[in-house]
Amino acid sequence: MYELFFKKIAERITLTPGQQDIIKQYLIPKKIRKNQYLLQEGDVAKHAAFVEKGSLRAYSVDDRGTEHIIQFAFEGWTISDLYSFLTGEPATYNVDALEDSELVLISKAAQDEILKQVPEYEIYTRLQVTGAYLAMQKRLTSMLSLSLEERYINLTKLYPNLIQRVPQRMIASYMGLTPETLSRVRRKIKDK
Amino acid sequence: MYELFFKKIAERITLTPGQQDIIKQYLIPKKIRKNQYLLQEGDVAKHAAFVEKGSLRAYSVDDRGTEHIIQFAFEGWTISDLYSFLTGEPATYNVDALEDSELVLISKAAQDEILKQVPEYEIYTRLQVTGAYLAMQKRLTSMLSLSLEERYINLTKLYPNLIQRVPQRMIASYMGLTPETLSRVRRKIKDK
DNA sequence: GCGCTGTCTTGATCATTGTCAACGGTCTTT
DNA sequence: AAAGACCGTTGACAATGATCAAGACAGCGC
Repeated sequence: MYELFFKKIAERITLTPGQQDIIKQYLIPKKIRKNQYLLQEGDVAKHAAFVEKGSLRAYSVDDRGTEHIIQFAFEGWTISDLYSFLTGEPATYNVDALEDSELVLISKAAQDEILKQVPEYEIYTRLQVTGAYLAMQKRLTSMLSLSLEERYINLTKLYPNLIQRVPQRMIASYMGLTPETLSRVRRKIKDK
Repeated sequence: MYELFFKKIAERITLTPGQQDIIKQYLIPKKIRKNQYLLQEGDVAKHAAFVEKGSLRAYSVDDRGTEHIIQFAFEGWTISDLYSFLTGEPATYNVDALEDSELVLISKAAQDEILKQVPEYEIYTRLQVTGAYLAMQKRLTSMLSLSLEERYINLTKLYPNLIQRVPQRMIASYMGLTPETLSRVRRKIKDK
């Protein structure tokens, strides 16, 4: 249990077995079926979810009912409405499962306790957030400076099995396009 | 000296005078004139820069020579090419001053030392990066879900004096638009 | 096995945004 | 004060992406 969770931590910092046990006390395992919600807009995000297996997405819905995917999460990633999680405000994003998934949940109180008791976890968290920041900055830069074709090709290179595991219309949503436009972008790439 | 720098820290954590002195040892004050570069693409980002006074921008330049602003930094913000700063790889962004500015520079080695010697600074850094992450996520969400008019209005509400201090064409660049399109967006808002 | 549902594709058309060019205004330099 | 450079605005037109509609196909439940 929690193999991947601790493996990801070990990639960045070293924990003693005792520290691992402290952390384990606070973790909650959870299985979630495809299409089930982990979080709905308007509710408070009680947990951050680490993905042991499967995949999820966070998305918002605009006035016209269109979904906009702000994040995917696969094995080894963490997903939530971070702002809601940290502040206790109602969430502005929805989070649901793209596949049957196994999660490790951490509540805000648990996170605070772990941070207090395990100083190395503070470092881990900082590095993790920094990594997420850099990844999003890259995504934003590519939105500002690249053509649709370049953006799609980069995305498939960055996450090679994204295309196998996620419906195309969701990739379109993640890129800020309609499904039709993404289909044409793909066609154009193929024709070359 | 360093007033704002320590004021921003004090907003999140408490440092003893002794800890402040440790940190001060590692800080480098620097003045920079309008339009001067702090960092050029291809160079390694030796420092992160905290803005005591003035303003800067980070931007990339695409194949066609068009600039894309990834970040503005005003008083109390920090700016650099974070990836380059952390890894020592060549920077992909340029950073220059929009106004005559006063900065506090921190080298990577200095940052590591401070993190080692002042545990509270670790917390501060985590919180700061988290805040930057959330702000960028909001920017990305607004790019995905809002109309240009909504995005511009939100931006002016979020940073009320951005418009006074930054040329309009740079705001256009920050939004991913041509100056002409932003001009028309403003006109449309005004006509209502 | 059959029908249903959802997904992807394609075509036609529309709306939005980019491009190119011109003009007026302001600030800077001389 | 004049000249030049830069900026924001506007107009005409082109390119890009969205919308609407239809059809092919696969997967799923009955």
